[in-house]
Amino acid sequence: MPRYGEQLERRILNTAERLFAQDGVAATGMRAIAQSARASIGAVYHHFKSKEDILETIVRQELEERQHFLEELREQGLPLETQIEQIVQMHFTLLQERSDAARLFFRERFDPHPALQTKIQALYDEVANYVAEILEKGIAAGEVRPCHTLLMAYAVLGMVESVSLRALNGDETAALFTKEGPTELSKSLWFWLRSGQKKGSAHA
Amino acid sequence: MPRYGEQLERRILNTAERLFAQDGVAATGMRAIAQSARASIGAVYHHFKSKEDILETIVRQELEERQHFLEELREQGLPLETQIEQIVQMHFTLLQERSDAARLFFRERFDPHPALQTKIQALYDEVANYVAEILEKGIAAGEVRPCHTLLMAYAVLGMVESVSLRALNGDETAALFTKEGPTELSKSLWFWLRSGQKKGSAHA
DNA sequence: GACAACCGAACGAACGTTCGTTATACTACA
DNA sequence: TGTAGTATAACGAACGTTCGTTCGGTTGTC
Repeated sequence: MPRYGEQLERRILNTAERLFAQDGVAATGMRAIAQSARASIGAVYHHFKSKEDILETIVRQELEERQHFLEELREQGLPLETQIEQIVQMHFTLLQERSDAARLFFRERFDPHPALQTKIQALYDEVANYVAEILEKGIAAGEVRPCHTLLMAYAVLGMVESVSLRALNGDETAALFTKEGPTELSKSLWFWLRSGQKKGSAHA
Repeated sequence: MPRYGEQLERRILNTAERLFAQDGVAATGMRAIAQSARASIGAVYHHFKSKEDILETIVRQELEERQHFLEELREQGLPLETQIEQIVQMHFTLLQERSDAARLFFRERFDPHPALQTKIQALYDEVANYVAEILEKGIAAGEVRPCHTLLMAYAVLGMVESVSLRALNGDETAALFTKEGPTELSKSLWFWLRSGQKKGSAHA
């Protein structure tokens, strides 16, 4: 099997991900992708059958990675507080280490080819439902004060997202958020959610 | 002064706002704007000198509206809890009544013509700083427990945004969030922020 | 007649995609 | 070991379309 630029396909995907996140999918041309990946247009079309094919490949891989993380977390059966902590940490980590993908998701959540929008939204709902599930267990165990769990789950995710997005900006506030965000949020979150009872600080 | 389609300019702006929010700025063509606004391309270019001119006009008007709201709120000198409530309510109201603009802001926060991105980001920071200011006053007065105020401000805005965005989806969860979101969030938020002291429920 | 509002054909550039071609690596048979 | 055959990787000119924009002309109002 002939292969003389074996890493080209990956290079195209990485480049496309960066450009899609940077300029938007619609504003990114196939020629720009090819050029940035040090390839010809023909080569790009040799590896992917269309622009949408590239986009779908990227999104699929990223979604799988995130779902895999959630499954693992689920199986570990950690204390509730730790699970919350882990999810907060996941958001921060992903936004820092794979910021292109995160930006892409964020950007295309509201339009993209409907198929993509559905997938991204589905993942979002999955994470929210997982968090809501944690909260329900916590309430049942008396560790978390009663609340509208699904709504609160979206609130939790939103606050993490907001802080970690701000942490991408590059200024000094961003640096501060990056450093203190995860711990400050986890701490504050648990303080918020836990029931007022003295035993509320249990497990900590 | 001759004017036989006096409302055309507004129609173009409204149409463009809708399409920009729906499909993205880059993916929305001038011809599509013209057609949807029941105008010719020439007419569009008679009223606006470019596509970016349309975009800037829309964004400027929306930003001014929001800033105006903030100034008014500032001048009223309401109790802290009420101010938080009002800001939460503002987010929900804007996202419901002017969902196109909200979607547009959300979408273009991460790319658009740098000039726009700067403006949108500046507004966002302004709101966050305002919230942080409220929190600081609250801490000084002993009504709010000490915290990293700016980080917490972003967290507050993020949770409101997340819930209200989810409320735009159109399904039953969305309907529920629309109905209960503002009160549930305001209540929960104040519970979260206020200091643990008994007088914490003051002002309520 | 002056002037703004409006029209739509036309322009060049860029778009996503196709396709005929060349470059490279591997296999099969000598 | 040499080489013909083959499959794939990579190329880039060219296609038809659509893009944002321009401009010469027409219509409507004072």
